[in-house]
Amino acid sequence: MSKPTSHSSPPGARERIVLTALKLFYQDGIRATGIDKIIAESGVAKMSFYRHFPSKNDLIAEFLRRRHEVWMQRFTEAVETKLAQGSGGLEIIADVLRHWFDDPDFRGCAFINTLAETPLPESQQHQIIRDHKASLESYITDLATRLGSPAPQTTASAAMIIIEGTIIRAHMGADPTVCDTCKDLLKRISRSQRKPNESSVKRNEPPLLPGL
Amino acid sequence: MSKPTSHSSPPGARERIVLTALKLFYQDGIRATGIDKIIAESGVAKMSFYRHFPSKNDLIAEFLRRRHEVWMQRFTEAVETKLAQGSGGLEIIADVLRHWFDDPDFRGCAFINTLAETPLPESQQHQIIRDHKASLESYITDLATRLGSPAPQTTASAAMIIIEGTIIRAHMGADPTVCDTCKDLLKRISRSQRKPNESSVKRNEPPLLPGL
DNA sequence: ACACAGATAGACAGACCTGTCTCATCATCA
DNA sequence: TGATGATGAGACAGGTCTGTCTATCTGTGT
Repeated sequence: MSKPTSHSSPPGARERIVLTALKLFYQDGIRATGIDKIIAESGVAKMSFYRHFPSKNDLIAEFLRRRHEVWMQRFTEAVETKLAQGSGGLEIIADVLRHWFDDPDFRGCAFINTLAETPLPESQQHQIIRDHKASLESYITDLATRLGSPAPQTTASAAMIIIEGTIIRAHMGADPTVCDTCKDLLKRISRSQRKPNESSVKRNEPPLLPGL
Repeated sequence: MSKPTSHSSPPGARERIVLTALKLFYQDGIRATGIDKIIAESGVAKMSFYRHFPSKNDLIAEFLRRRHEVWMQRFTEAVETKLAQGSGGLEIIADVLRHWFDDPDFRGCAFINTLAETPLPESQQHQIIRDHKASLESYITDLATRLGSPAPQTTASAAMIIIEGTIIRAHMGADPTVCDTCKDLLKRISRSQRKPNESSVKRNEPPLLPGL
């Protein structure tokens, strides 16, 4: 339907708008980025903008969808490459994240950031954000399955917590060693596995190290 | 200096402003909350506002400082109470978080949210946010020490990742079982301890469950 | 040559936002 | 009583934001 999105040389008006939004919304935040700025930077007339996107919200939704596409594409590609090199288990995710954090334009997770800017949980934006994270978790579940995890769902659920936390800490400007800590955590959850709901309270496990 | 902040019955203009900011900034976000709204809701004249806070940024800074105070106070108090009941190790943090998430007004971490709304890492706001997280990590390091952790710094660093990640997932509207997963993760890091840089690859630990 | 579709340029409306300014009110204390 | 200082109410300026509208230009196919 409509335009072929990847065709040839000069990007059309709509594509230029989306590309500019991809950059500015991520860089400065959604509320801080005015339509006028996007219009100016993408070299498009205001009417052209509103022809393609009836309101700013429509552009925000498209921004999130496109960001999802390119982020997932890059992430899975990087993971699969490392995996094909046989360089480890689930913990290779930490290396992929580290590479992302090294990008000078890194400014945290676009979805987490947008979540923080969007109060209403019923909004379309929240839905797209949830879909993105569900998609990521689903991929990691698949990954855990392929790596032979006995409880891939549980592993993925724990991995999501670790990933989100690491992204946040990196965004906060934490020490680069967060990625080491992240890697260590990922190793742990992919080696020993246990379902958190199954009587995890009264399990009798000897502490590996003295104290408490 | 200046006013005694907790004295008696009717809160003064400044205190009402801060209280309203505490509510609205957290609820709707900083950019989305206009000065006019804060003024109206706190029943204060505009000039009174600008006498106490020369600019909105000053109020934002005060908001973050106060939020830090009340959040840390509640958090540490809840943790210490559970600790005094002898109900476990570091993983009691998961229970404290769960209680927080159950608050119907829960809308994620005010500091993470503000971080997402604030592009410049050099800004005063980022500084206060970093200070808050450093303070939290410091408390958890102390906690780990008291619990007999052989490497409290490392434990705290890992715990921070897990905590931030859990908060994010809860804010995303994740399954309530995130807290179980969080608890499980915290248990792991407080029981077996290892510095991530010290040959963590070739340690030989038997998996608790079969597979990989 | 002509029509048409899509783009550009930019004025404009109406709302909202931050911050300034004036004037009236009220409590306290000397 | 009268001075002082903090506050309340609200007009105002100047800027920015989203979204609408008109008028002009350009390329393409017939």
